[in-house]
Amino acid sequence: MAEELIRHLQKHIAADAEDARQIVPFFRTVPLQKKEALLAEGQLCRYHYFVAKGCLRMYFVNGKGMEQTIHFAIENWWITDYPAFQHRAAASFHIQAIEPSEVLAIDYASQEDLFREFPQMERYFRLIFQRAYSAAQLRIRYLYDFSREEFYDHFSTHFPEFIQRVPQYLLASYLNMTPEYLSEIRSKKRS
Amino acid sequence: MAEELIRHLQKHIAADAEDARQIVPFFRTVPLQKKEALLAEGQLCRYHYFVAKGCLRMYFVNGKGMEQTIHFAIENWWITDYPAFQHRAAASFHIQAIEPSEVLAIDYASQEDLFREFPQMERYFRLIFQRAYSAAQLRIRYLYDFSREEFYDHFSTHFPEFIQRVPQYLLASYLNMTPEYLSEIRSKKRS
DNA sequence: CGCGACGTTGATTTGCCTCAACGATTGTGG
DNA sequence: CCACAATCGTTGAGGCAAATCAACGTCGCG
Repeated sequence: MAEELIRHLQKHIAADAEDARQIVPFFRTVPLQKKEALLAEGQLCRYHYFVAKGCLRMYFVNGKGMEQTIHFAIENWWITDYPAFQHRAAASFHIQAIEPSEVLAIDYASQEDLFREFPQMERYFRLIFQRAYSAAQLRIRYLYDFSREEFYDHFSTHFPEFIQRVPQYLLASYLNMTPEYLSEIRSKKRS
Repeated sequence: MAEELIRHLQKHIAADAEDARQIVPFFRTVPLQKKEALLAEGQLCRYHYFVAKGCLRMYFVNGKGMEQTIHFAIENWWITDYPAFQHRAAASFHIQAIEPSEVLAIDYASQEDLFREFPQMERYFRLIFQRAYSAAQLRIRYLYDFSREEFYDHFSTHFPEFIQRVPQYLLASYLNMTPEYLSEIRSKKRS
């Protein structure tokens, strides 16, 4: 499953087969079943994860005990609770597999070692974070701008494959609305 | 005003006086009056900005013609329309000074040159973006979780100095509510 | 088959917006 | 330095998007 990561690295930085051979051992492969948890709120967040295969979600539990999904991550995405990972602190999010998945995990110290031995990796992650922050900026704009219905329209035109891939109550939670209201919106569209 | 940047660099990476002397010329100093625009929607977004002094805001104009503030940036923050900057495309946000300010600007090509000549700068920006993304992740959580009133409470306990520094209608716009409603919330607190 | 998870529908409620009117404060030109 | 305008903050009435609550149909799976 490391090939997926290698291919992704090579899309962003110069890394030959020899580099690849040396970089891979920094990571640990973690297979996941459907619904299996990768990280739970309150746990020490030790790892940064690369999704090699499958689909995960990140969520938190709000004051009323509802699970609020704030991210989906599929192949080639990096994911973790960054605030917690950076400070090697307790996570305030959960991460869970939606499908049978496989992720590559690297802990904080190994990541620092990796930067020391392969300075191109600083560039790689600079690019990854830059793009992630960039996407977050857009995302925040949408959260300010869109009604729930516009949010659904936007999501279903930009990520139609997702509508198939995740159950509707998770989609509702990601779109920050109740399953009931999503159901209402969808029935309106059909007619 | 470059000293502010140097000091910030040295907090994150090893950079001696000689490095500093060479890094500074990559930037252009831009003084700004209160309410002066630094970037407007539709303009090509060429620069990445470091706030050396003052306070800026980033906003967009929504479908109803209202200005929606999505960020404030004060001393030591980097700001730009990242989606546009990365693709050297037209901005979809405005950036404007709230107070008399001073920013350091670097264009895309110079930033790439800077990375080539000073590889530590990749690390510096990796750290900056990582922290920014981290903050965005928390921000998104709050946007999902908080009512308008909770948002106000959270903001006023975490950034009390800001409540003084920015006019109330901008604060309302940042908190994603109408000035009328913010006024109502505040009067409720007083009594 | 039967149970629990998921999706749907409808009635009611509420958080927040819209619109309008009116003080208070700020700024500006004469 | 005052007069007047513009900008900003407040208050209240009415309305709407979306939540809550409850009940019921359906499907996948042990």
